[in-house]
Amino acid sequence: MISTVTTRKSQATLYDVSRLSGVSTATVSRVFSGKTRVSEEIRKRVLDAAHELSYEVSHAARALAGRRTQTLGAIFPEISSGFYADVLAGIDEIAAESGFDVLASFVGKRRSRPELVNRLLRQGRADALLVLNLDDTADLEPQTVASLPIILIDREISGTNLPVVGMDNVGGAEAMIEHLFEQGHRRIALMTGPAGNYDSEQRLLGCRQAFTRLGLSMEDSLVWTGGFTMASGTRMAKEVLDSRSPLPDAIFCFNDAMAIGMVNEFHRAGLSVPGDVAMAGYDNVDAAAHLSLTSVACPMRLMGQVAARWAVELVTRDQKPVGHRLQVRLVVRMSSAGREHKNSAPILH
Amino acid sequence: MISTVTTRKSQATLYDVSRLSGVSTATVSRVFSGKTRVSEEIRKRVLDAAHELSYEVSHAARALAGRRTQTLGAIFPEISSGFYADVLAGIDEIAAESGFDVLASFVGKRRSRPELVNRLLRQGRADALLVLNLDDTADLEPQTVASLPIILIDREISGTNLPVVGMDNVGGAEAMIEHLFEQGHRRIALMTGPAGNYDSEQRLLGCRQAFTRLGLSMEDSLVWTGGFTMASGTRMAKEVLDSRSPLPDAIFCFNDAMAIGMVNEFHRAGLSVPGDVAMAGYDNVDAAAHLSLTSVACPMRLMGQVAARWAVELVTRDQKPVGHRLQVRLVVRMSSAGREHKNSAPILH
DNA sequence: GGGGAAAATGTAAGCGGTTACACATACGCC
DNA sequence: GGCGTATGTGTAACCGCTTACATTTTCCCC
Repeated sequence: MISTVTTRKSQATLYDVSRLSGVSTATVSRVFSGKTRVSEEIRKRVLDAAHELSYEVSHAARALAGRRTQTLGAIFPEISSGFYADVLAGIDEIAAESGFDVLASFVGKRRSRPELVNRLLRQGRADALLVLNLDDTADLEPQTVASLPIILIDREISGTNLPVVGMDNVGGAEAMIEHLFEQGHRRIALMTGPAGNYDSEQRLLGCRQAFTRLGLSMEDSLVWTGGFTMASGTRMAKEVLDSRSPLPDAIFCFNDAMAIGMVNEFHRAGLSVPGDVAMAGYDNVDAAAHLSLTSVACPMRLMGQVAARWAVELVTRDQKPVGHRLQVRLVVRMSSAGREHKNSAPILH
Repeated sequence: MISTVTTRKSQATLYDVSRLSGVSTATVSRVFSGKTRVSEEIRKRVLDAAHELSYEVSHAARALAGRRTQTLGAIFPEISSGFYADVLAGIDEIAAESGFDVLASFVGKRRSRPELVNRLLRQGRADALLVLNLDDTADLEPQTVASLPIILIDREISGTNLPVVGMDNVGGAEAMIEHLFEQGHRRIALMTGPAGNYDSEQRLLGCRQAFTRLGLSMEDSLVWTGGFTMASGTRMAKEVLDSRSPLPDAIFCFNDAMAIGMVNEFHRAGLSVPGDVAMAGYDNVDAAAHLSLTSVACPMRLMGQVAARWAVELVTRDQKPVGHRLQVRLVVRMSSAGREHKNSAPILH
């Protein structure tokens, strides 16, 4: 009774393949979904027929019938700057391995985070969501997202126990302070990120703990607030130099951009790093390596990978993961360790 | 005869809404798809019912029935580094405006470009594709992709006339050479990208044209090959210094990273920029601004926007766009114009 | 008031898969 | 040889929406 013209121009369907191979559509479906065993003989017949018709499964039909999109949604913050490019790459890598696709969306004027969650999850465009770095906690309401298939990256949503893949900011900062201490520095200045920034606060906490443990006092005058930008580093360096107060032994900037901005300004003023002041950053961006800036390496790509892996688990095995805090790695370079390596000339002059 | 229990736990469907509002499913569909007029009264009844049931359209069902996914696929090169993050942001912005989603995929070991094209287009995950920067021309076969809904970004595929959104690399390089010439520089060295790189070759072409027009000769000794990395800039600077041959008047690096690497090395050697040698880069990355490096601004985000706009046109109006080459902008800063601005101290020392 | 065009709705046949259930073989063992 | 179980395949009812076509309603104008 079905009058489908099998010679139609467009695309072959399961039905076409089933006709050509002489089996039922159910069997063809089984061959392609691979969820049920099919005898080797029939599998081959089906695959041959499919190949001849150059058949491709229809994603839409499969999603509708199977209630599964094989898609992960990733929601990025508005100001994504490329800092998150590695996270996305990590997500995509794991998604690809697992046969998933990644729907990437940026929060913006047009799309708020709650709208995106609704669109991606309730309208069935994605099976699970990876949500990055939400600064405004009021953004997503805990009660509405708590039970959704969401993995958070880098930030938790208080009021929910959604799994979080984060980095050990506290530990990273602690390690840095310890390193600077070991290098003989006692008056250590900190340059934080914007007030209220989660990463910044975590790092500050790490510093506090390290200071306490090492018996150092954290003078308020040596905690400066920055904006995570190169410009703010430059500005602060100018201020410090203008104030004509004695330089600290070392300055730990909470990201590399600020550290680089400071270093530049110090150079311009004729100061040497680490000769006159040791410097350290955070994030370990490419430039840090080339400027020999001591830093803390953040596993951005790994974060994406881990989060994606969990999302896949969540979808395919309904296995709810718990949170996980990834290790960071202290990368010691000339800008903080110059004194220890008198043999090799400091690269920053 | 349909016995669907409307009180089922999961999700309301069109049918549920039609029951509650007392109209046919067709009408409800019309209200949500907006393609046909519906009387104001009924529209309101339907929307109220939908709201009460907290109905959301099913993307999969809509895609299957309507043969349209409202999704754009974006294929990024393997080594995407974050350079393309802005392109993606631009794509997403326009997609969001037009009600599309963006499926972002990276070429990798698991997924070759042809496989991705097949998966995204033939399996119906996306309505159109944006393909970035394919270096290996043998990657996508002209005859198989020529007729597909694909917009290329930054590179053409010879053998097809697929529309390309590119940047005026030639013009950018020309402008830079002219600028350096105007600054009084005559012996201008070039540091290109890797051999065979499209951007690099385009820029070199621009330089050639400018040299010819200005009556300068392009000595081979002043064309160096780099790797687009900071390290290669540093390395080349060392070589140049070691060779003890006279420095050129100016060095135009085909990207900022190499320029920054060179500048660093020159500084280390005690040279001044632009005092001893003028420097210029390309791309106008953030760091260039803070290092006062003259550069050429590339409209990455705009490229994404334009490409996405075309893709949407292609899908919604079946309107095939032609290629377009976006303007770039010369950004003159201290590193090349120091001599003209004796009043303000050169920022690079 | 009647006839016809235009506008608004309804009917129902898909879109192309998945999967519960029924059924047919094949196999193992006493 | 008979029976229970495991395995492989077919049947057909969906999944939730779009849309061609039929039908009804509304609106004009003579």
